[in-house]
Amino acid sequence: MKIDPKSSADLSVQIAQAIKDAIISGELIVDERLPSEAELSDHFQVSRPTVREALKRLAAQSLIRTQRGASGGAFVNRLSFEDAYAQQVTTSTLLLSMNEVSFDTACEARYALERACAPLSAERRSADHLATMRAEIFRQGQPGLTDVAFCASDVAFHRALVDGARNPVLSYQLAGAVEAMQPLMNMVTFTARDRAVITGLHSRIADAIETGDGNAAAAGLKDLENETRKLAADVFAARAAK
Amino acid sequence: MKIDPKSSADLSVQIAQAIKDAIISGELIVDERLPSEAELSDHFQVSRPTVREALKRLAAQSLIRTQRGASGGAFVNRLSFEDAYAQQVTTSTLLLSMNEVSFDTACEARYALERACAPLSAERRSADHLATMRAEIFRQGQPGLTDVAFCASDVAFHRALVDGARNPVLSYQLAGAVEAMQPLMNMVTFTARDRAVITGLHSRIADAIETGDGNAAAAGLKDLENETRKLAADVFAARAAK
DNA sequence: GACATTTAAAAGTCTGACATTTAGAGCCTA
DNA sequence: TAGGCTCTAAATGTCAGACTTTTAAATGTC
Repeated sequence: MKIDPKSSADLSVQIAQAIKDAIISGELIVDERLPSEAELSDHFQVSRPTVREALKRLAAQSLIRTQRGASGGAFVNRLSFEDAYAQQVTTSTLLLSMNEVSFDTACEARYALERACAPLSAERRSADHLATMRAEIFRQGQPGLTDVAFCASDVAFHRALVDGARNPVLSYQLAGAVEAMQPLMNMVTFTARDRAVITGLHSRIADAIETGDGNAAAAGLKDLENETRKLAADVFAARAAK
Repeated sequence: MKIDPKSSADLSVQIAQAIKDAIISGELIVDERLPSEAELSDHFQVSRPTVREALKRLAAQSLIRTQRGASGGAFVNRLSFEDAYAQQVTTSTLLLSMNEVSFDTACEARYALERACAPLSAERRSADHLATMRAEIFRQGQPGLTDVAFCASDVAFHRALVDGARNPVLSYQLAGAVEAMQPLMNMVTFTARDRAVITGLHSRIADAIETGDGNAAAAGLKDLENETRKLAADVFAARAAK
């Protein structure tokens, strides 16, 4: 673990990178304790605050965790699926909100990926996954549900569908695509008729998943995508006309 | 932007979260300048090093950038696709390397997602995307290519395929799935015969993309997945037998 | 008006100190 | 000997203040 004295980059950046490289290369393994801040500042010939800034950078990426007290210190963190999932969702959400990604582009990506899960989910989903999907469909039919709650239920439905594939890597990858769409969906208002169409498609998809027909589920998702895009287009057109 | 004085969490964590919330909620917009470190330390009633640690946490997530000098400071950063892409790749790579994800699970996720891109890519790819795919296939046929270089070319081929869909959100989401597999693939050694089979499938996929046949491309990817998994299973079995 | 100089603001870094947390050693008692 | 208590030391968390470096803008000069 060394830094280049000639580099013009901030010291804390260089140090963070050096430690990160050591973790990625396997030089530092999971749960291994890093040298103390004092030792690191001695090693890199910088002050303790500089070392601390570097460590905070790594902590922000869940690469390390710190513990206070005797025999405390910084430890290489095992990146959990939960942590990665959360990071993925915030990153995707910000990416969409800051880059003027069109509704259609995001929607297309989301449903394309979701259709990839459909055959696997139809084959492997547990009774629990299916029950969650049915429960969310029921909730979506309740009168008095706000648009935001309707969208949240929509996300829960699709998450159950994706999780049904029982592939944690797939669930992680899809997290961003599905959840990051929620703010965009929240811009759409749903009439009672719209909701009926959507929950109808949800039922069709759930039926297909139940009978193990992956192709039918994918087809249902395709129709749902078209419906969603049409709905959004109408809303945006109406808004532009005003 | 406020912090809870009763919270037991580290101050720099709380402050980072407060600023992050302000960014996500839109209270702080892209390219807006945050108050100076001195002003922030005054506002939150903490010392400047503590504020700095908070800012470094945000910088590590590409949420802000800093500039030195007069009229410098911390600015809300527009999260670019490149930044998000890079984050996505490192996170996915670490996730796979630290969690004993089986080769099959990762492989299944990757190809499932990639198949989702195939129809779109077949429809929209530019001549450039296709040319890149062909070039990588050619490279893969060159004798004397190391296994690592072969894998890198494989990634480049698949990236061109994914980018062919011309959906930046899709490309971003796939980045992790495709590139994070590379370290796993590097554990496999390829015989000349293996390479011939793989490049043959690559050619089939490229042909399908060229003629605009998305289904054929997806079928090719399915075969490639099976071939890859069989190859890996053989390698692991041989290794276990020793 | 164009160019050089000065100035001031801001982040980057350092030193040294104190506060807080916590595991473990050592001790004491039942 | 087992259990609990206290003390200690190590480590992170926080603070205050100073100095360095960078950089844009104001100022001055020709």
